[in-house]
Amino acid sequence: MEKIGIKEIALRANVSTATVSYVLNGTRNVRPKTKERVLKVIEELNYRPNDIAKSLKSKRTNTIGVIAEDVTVFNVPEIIDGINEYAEKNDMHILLTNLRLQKRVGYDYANTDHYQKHAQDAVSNLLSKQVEGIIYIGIHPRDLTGLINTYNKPIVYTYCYAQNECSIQYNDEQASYDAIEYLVSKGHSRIAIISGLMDSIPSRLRFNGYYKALTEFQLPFDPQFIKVGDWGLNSGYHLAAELLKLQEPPTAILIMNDLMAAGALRAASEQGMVVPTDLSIVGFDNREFSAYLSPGITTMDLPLHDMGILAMKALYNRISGTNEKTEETPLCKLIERESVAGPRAALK
Amino acid sequence: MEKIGIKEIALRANVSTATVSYVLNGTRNVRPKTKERVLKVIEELNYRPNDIAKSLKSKRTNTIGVIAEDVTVFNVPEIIDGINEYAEKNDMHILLTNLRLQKRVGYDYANTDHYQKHAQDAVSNLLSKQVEGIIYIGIHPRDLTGLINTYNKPIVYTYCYAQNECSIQYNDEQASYDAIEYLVSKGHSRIAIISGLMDSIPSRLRFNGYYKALTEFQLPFDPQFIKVGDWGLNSGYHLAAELLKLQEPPTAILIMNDLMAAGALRAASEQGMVVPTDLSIVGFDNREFSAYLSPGITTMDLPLHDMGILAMKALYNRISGTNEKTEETPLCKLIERESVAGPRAALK
DNA sequence: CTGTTAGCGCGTTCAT
DNA sequence: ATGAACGCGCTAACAG
Repeated sequence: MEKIGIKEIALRANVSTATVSYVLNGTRNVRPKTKERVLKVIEELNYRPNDIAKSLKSKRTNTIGVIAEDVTVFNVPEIIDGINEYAEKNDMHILLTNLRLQKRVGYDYANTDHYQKHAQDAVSNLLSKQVEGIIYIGIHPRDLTGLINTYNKPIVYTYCYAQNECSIQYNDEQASYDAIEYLVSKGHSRIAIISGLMDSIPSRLRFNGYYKALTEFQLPFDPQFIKVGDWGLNSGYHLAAELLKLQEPPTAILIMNDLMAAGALRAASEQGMVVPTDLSIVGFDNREFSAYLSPGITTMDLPLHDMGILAMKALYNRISGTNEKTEETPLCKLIERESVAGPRAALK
Repeated sequence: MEKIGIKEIALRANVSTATVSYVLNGTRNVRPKTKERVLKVIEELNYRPNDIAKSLKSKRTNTIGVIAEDVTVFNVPEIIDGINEYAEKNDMHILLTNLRLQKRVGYDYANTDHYQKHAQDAVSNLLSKQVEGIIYIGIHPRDLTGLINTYNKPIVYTYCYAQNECSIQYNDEQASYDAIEYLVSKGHSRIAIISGLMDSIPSRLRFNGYYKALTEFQLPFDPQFIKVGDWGLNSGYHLAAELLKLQEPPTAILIMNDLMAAGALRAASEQGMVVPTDLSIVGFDNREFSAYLSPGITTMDLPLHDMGILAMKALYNRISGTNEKTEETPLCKLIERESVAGPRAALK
C-alpha cells in the first residue's frame, strides 16, 4: 500500500499540487470541472491531508495540552468532559498527560518537590509537540505558583491556581452560604460544621460562607459546633459522634465533603438517631456514592463540567488573542436528597 | 521574543545545523569540545526541538489516539490510567478523543447508527494527525464490528470488541465462577443470580460461569433462582424482593453489578432481613459506592487498570512490528467486604 | 480568473 | 564536520 500525498493526487488528476491544495482548502477559485476531477481522485484514494506537514508550515496545531494531576480522582473526568465539549466545537484537539499523582505521591501533594520535575517534564514535552496552550487540572484546590514554567505559552489552571495566571474555580464561599441558607429555610438554627483540614483553601472559603450566613441570619455562633476533620470518612464519623454527644447537640451539620458525611451518617445511626428526622446533614461534592446511601445525602454539587468548559474557553480566548477575559467562577448547586428535614423541635 | 530553531543554535555555536542535530540525538560522534559548545548554547536559549518538524521527516509521531466512548463513565478513567502507565514508559503520547456517548445517546448505544459517523470522524481526525495507532475504550462490552475503519492503522479495542481485531477484555466467566466458588466455600448451596440484560455479552458469560460452578459443585439448579434485571438499581430491588418471597429463598445472591446489588440491599432491609446474616450478596464492578454502603458490598473488582496496560502493550507491539501477540485476558478479583457470611442454616 | 512553478517550515541524514 | 536534499502541504509570484 503506497502512501499517498498531495502530489499523488495532483498526478492522477492531471493538475498541480497547488490546485489540489486550493480545492482542499477553498483558498482560491478553481474551475468546477477541475475541482470535481480532483475531488473524485481524493475520494477514490481516500486521501487525507497530513496535519503534521500542515502544522509545520502554518505553525498551528489546533492542539492543546491537558495535564491532569490524576485522571482517576473523582473531579477530573467531568472537567475533561467539559474541556472536550468546548474544544470539539472549536476543532481543537487534546494531548492528554496524566501525572498519576495520587499513585505517585499519595496525599503528599503539598510538597511539590516530589513531582515538580515530573510536572515540568510534562510541560516540556507538550511544548515540543507545539501545543498552543495548556490546561492544568488539579486534584485538590491549592496554590501551584512556581510549579511549572510554560515559557509564555498560555496556561489555564482549574481546580487549583497559580499567582498571576488564569484559573477557573468554583465559588466555595457561596456554596456553603447557600447550604446554610437552605438549612435555615428548613427551620434549623443550631447548625454545626465539620470542616476539612484547615490548611486547605476550600476549607477556609467554606468556613467563611458558613460564618457569613450565621451572621446574616443571626444564628447563635457556638465554637463547639466547629469541628475540623481530615476529609476522611473516619474523621466524619468521630466528629459527628462528638457533636451528637453535646449537651445541646446541633439539629443540622454542614459537612465539607461527602466522605465525611458518610461517616457522620454511620455515627448517627450507631447512636440510634435517624437522619433526617433527628439530624439533618448536608455534604459537599456530590460524589456518586452519596446518592446510594440510605438516606441519600443532600449535597452541594461541584460545577465540574462548567469548569472544564470555562477553562477551555479562557484558554481559547488567550490563544486567539481575543481579549475578552470573562473568567466566571461558576456556582455549586444543591442536590436535594433525603438527609435534610426540619429540626425535631419544629415538629413538636 | 524570537522563535529559535536549530539553525539559530548552529549560528551561535559556529557549527552547521547537522552537527547540532547530531549532538541533540547522539546520532553520530561529535568532538567533545564542539559538543560542549553546542550544548551550552542550547541551554542558554532554552532550545527545544520542534517535534512537528521531526515527525514530518521521521514519519513517527510517538503518539497514539485514544477514543473513549465517554470519559465520565466509571470504567474509563482507570483504563486510561493504565494506558498512560505503559505509554509513559515507552515515551508515547496520547491524543484523547471523548465521544461523550452517554450524554449524546444515553443508553441507546446498541443502535450504532446514532454515532457511527461521529466515531468515524474521530478516527479520521486522529489519522490526519498521524497517530501510530488507536485504542478504543467502550462503555459497555459489545461487538462494534464495522463501526469504524482505521485504514490499516493498528487498533486495539478494550471493554468492547470487534471481529478480526485485537481486543482486551477481562474474564467474565471466570469471575462469576470464582464468586460462586467463594460462596460455596462459605457454606452456601442455595445461590440465586440476578443477571443484567440478556442481550449483553457479560451477562451471558457471567451466567456461564454461574452455571458451570453450579454443575461442578453439584449444587441444585433452580430456575426460580434466575432473575434477569436491566442493570438498574430498581430492578435489583424488585428482583431481590421476588427471590426473598420464594417458599425456599436462596441464602446468597450473585448480582451482576453493584447498582443492582445496592437495590437488593435495600429490598432485604425492607423485608427485615439482615445482610449478611440472613442473606449474602456478591456484586460486580467494585464501584466506589459499594464500599460505603452498610454493609459494604463484597464484589468482583474489574481489572480496568490492567486492561489499559495490556491494551497499550498490545498496540505498542503492533506498532513496533513485534510479533509477540501475547494478549492476556486479565482476571477479576474478589473484594471481600461485609455482605457475605455463612448461610443461616449453617449457624443453626 | 484559473492553473503552474518553486520556495518555505524545521530537523534529519547522506554524500562529500 | 558540513552542505544540501528531503518530508508534505501551503502559498507567493507568475503565466496564460
